[in-house]
Amino acid sequence: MAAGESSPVDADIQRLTAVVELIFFAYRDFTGEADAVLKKFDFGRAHHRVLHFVTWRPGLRVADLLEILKITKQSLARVLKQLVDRGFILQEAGEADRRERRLYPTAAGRRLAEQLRALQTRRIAGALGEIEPPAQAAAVQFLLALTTSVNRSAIEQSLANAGIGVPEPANAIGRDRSRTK
Amino acid sequence: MAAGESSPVDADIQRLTAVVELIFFAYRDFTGEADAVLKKFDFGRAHHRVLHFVTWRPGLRVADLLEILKITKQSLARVLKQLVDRGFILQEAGEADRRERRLYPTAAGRRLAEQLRALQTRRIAGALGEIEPPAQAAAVQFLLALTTSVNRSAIEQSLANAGIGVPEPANAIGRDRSRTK
DNA sequence: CCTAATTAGTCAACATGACTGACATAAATT
DNA sequence: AATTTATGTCAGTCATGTTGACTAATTAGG
Repeated sequence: MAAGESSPVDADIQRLTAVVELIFFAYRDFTGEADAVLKKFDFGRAHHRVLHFVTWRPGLRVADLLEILKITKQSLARVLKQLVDRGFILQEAGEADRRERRLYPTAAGRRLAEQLRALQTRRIAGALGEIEPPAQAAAVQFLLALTTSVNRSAIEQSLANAGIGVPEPANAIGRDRSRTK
Repeated sequence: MAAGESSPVDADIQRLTAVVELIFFAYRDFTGEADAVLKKFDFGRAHHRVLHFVTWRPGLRVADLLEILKITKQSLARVLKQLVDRGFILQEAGEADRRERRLYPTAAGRRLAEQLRALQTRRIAGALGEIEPPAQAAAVQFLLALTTSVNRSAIEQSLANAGIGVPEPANAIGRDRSRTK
């Protein structure tokens, strides 16, 4: 190959590297607006995650939250306590099993969660609006394929609840993530 | 509307909320593999970002890095110093302007950056491989549309360098992010 | 019924990666 | 010569994660 030229493989690497960077920028900007709102309440992203899942899956147990967020009990305890103390989340003992603490948003919690969701869904709707409907489904499938397979089932469940079907992959090329984690 | 039914708007909100969650899971899993490698070097995500941009934009100045990462000089200083001290990055005074510190990866730095990039590009290639080529371009456009417009130009530049053209939006519906931030 | 396991909460110590604010130094610009 | 710019550094703070050990309440199983 002549000096100064790039092989198609190099070009692919360049392209994929640009996408690596794009994912970083996209995630940062995607969370940026919500972060700014949270700051006014002296909350952070950790509070957002807890409030989000408690609000949209009311009655969640602490153990469920730990499983979803994959953080330790001690990490969760701090932010959860703050959300409870400041009246955004309620805990009540489970009816069948009174060891459980079922988590629910308060009215204030729902209000904040709704505000944050509105910001983020607006951005997503705008971004999806820039591409054709078939590509919209593909974009969701792409995001799902970025996740690690051991986490897939819960995520697919949540998508299915939202009426988003996840197609079986047409082929297995590039799908071997069995090694990764 | 009868009880138990949902309006199409509700269904849309559900769908978009599922995408909010998917973005969270996708980003966490996307960075997970690289995080595990970094841990073996006692580095974190912050080191990764610095090493990445220095390696793939060699000769970058400190000020450029601050602009890209949007963190403070003091935050950068710590991780950059660690990367320099441990022989992953070199600093040398600029030729034209000797106040500048041009940053370059060492051989070890390039090796680690390449290893991390390989992990991430492999995952992206796999995920893109699950969707059709036209949808691949749309997925990239979707990610770009998630970013905040004030940050766009540098990102589009990086995509253009990688040979990824960014189409003009066909219409402006949902694109008004002038208010956001 | 008593022991096991489960669910949750808590204490203590620590690491990372962000922040603010103030100040220092060298080099370039005017 | 004075000012601006690019960078580095000191000091302190905060948010969010980690491990490990321990307690308490409640349920489940032999």
